[in-house]
Amino acid sequence: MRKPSGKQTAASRTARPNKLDRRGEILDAAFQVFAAHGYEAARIEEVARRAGIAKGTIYLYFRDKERLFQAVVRNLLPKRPAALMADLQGRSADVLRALVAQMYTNLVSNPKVPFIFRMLVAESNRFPEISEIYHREIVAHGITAMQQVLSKGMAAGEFRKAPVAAFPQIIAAPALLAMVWQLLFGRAHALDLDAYMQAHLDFVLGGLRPSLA
Amino acid sequence: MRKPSGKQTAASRTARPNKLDRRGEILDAAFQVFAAHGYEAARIEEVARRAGIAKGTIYLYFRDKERLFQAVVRNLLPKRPAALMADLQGRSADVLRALVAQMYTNLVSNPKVPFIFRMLVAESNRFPEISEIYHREIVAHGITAMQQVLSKGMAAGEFRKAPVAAFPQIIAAPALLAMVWQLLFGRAHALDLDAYMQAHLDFVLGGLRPSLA
Amino acid sequence: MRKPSGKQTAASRTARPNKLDRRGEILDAAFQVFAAHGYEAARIEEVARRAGIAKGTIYLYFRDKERLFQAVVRNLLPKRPAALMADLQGRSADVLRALVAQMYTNLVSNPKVPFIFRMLVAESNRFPEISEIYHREIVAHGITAMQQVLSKGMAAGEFRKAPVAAFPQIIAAPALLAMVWQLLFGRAHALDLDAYMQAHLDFVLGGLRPSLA
Amino acid sequence: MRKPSGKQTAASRTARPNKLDRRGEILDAAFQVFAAHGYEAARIEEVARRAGIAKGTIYLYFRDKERLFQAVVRNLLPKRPAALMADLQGRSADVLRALVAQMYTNLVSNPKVPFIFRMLVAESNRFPEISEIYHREIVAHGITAMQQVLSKGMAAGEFRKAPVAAFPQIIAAPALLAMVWQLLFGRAHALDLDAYMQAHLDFVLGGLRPSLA
DNA sequence: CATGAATGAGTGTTCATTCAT
DNA sequence: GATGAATGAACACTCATTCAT
Repeated sequence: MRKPSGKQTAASRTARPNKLDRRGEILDAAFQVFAAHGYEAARIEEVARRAGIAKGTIYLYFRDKERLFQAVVRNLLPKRPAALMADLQGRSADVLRALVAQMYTNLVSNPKVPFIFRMLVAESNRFPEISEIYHREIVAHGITAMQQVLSKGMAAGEFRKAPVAAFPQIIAAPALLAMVWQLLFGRAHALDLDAYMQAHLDFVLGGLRPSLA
Repeated sequence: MRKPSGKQTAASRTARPNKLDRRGEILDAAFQVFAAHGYEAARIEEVARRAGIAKGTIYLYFRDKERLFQAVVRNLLPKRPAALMADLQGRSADVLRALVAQMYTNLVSNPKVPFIFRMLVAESNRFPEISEIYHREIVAHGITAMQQVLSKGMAAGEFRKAPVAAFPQIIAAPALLAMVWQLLFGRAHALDLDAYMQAHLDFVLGGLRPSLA
Repeated sequence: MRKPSGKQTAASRTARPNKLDRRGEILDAAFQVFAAHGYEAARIEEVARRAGIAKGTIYLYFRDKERLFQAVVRNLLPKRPAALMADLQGRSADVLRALVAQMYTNLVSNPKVPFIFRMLVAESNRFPEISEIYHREIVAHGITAMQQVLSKGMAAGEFRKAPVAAFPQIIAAPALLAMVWQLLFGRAHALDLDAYMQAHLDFVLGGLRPSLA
Repeated sequence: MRKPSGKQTAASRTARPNKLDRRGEILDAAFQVFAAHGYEAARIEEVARRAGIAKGTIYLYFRDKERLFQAVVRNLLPKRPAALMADLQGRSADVLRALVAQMYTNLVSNPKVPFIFRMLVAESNRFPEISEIYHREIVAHGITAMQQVLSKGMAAGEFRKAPVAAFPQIIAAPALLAMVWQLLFGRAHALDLDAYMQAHLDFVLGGLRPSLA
């Protein structure tokens, strides 16, 4: 018995974008909403409003809220594995410097990252597979790249042999902290990111320089 | 030092807890539920069930879900500012070592911390003041302590003069990373925390050791 | 009587069916769906899928779901009034036997009938006119035919004068029951329809045989 | 964030009936609604309105619409197996007469029966177990009772030996037809039930009377 | 104080219907 | 004519909050 009451409702339907565009628009809108409110508090209707479409339309593209969320998360993964400094030759210190700088570009300057991080942390209970995906697709690559640089530098005698080699996360940790810091305290206690990164680099290279004796 | 037996203490006297106990029980239960599900997905009824009381009773102690959440968050703050190694004298390296070790005790080994961190990250949008509180009550003290150690060590020539002095977060960052890592990836890719902390310490002290020339 | 081959008939000529065919295909598909799920639970989309057309196409042929339903119901009515035993002459018992046998053919063996009956029963509240139509087009004719046979048989002294004459439904009732029984209990408790019909016939003829005295 | 907007909403909450009463009221209201509209078209909100309670209250008593429906159906079963004429002694014709009369009382005069029948027919696809229940709890008992009367009457020579003995449904069928008739055509073509029942009885007893020779 | 039944606004999801292509 | 993406009203169900007992 359900009948649209206003017989002339859809007069404003716009030119049909193609399916992929529409899907992408929904994902963009959904990212904003999930990032702002978290999975549970996110409202499908707000996603629709931001995407400029009707609520029901979302369900033409995603079976339910959960699938929409997962699609958002997957959609945020870089399409290509971000050719991590690839084949940089030369002094390991320079390579490491470049790698750390890249981390700041990717982690701290990309304004989507804090939201992604928030979603990961907030929803890793409800969606354990998404942290797994991020580990596999992003983190593991970073770890490997860092490990290669460290190994090479140590083998070449450019870096001292230190147990960090087994935990390259330690080298990267200050960048993570910066991102988290901005996320939590950025409003009232923002970091001077440039100076911070310089301090980070100095510290890392200082920590790896060979012993005197 | 043991109290004379034969007379029960107030805490264990009766089945009916006094008002403060009841409030505390609710806060404990609520922490578990908020930690497990996040603010929005947390169910008041589950809090009541875990506290062993009726749903309505919670409203005798807290005006609404929001106030309950805020009370939970505040309740998690250490009662006393955690006398941060206070007046440790001696070689700054030892003090720093102790400070870092303490961070692991507080951050990584305390099983509540990841949940607190999750709540902070997940809800800092909805409740901006809670991250402010944690900054003021916890983080700022840690920063200050670290800064003092660094200053002292540098002044004494025990540490090299490095820009980390301005960003003591950098020293602490690996501990944060460890906690986040366990939270996100702990199930499938747990860290060896002891070795990790040793590597962290080695790296930090290595990074601060004076230059040769 | 066979048409000369070599030239295809209109019905099979082309992939694009003409308007009447298309309408008929929709009605067939709709019957299946309404019969399977009932009016409310029937999905227009499923009708379209079964008819192999797009959802919107249905609305080119029927104004809305309600009209489609009514068309389905009307479409199920036999095109011609089912020349009810027409002019059978001879012993009334034989005519009655033939009539009852025909009821089984029409009611119990026709697999569409249970679905029609289900729709009638289920939707007679929502669409009162459809039971009226079925009464007029089908039931009334059957009653009349039965009544004529009974009258004739009684007038001829072949049947005893019994009050069933006023309620020929009573003669037909067991066939209805068989159909309902199969509909409701057929899966687990199917009737042996042949034996059942024999018993029905025996009983009816037994009930009409003249008294001894 | 959901908060009742009108802070003074529940002023009209009535005296708490006990749980069983409330459950029964819901079942009564639900029966009316399901009977009037069928399962799918029935609206929980209408059930609540008829029961004079809020929508949510229903869910305190029934997990979901489906369970409510099943409870309604089960609730309609007679509490005790309706001691089917039990041990009636005497002439089998009298017993049979009583039995048939009872069927009219139970089937045709009970105004709930058509609705029950409608629900059975309409929803036996969706809820196959309910027809099974009705077969087991009601129909099978009736069949058995009828069979006993027939056997006894035939053994005593009071009834002729006829194949109806194997299908006592045939004896009962006219009562079913009457109920269905009233359900479908009652508005425009109501039966004279008294006369109908007399004709039914006359016909049944006539059909069972022994042959002359 | 404590209870827990009751409330009803709000959410995810469905689906008859429309209409630009 | 035919399509099927889009619409949005409507519904089942949830859950924070209230309040009579």
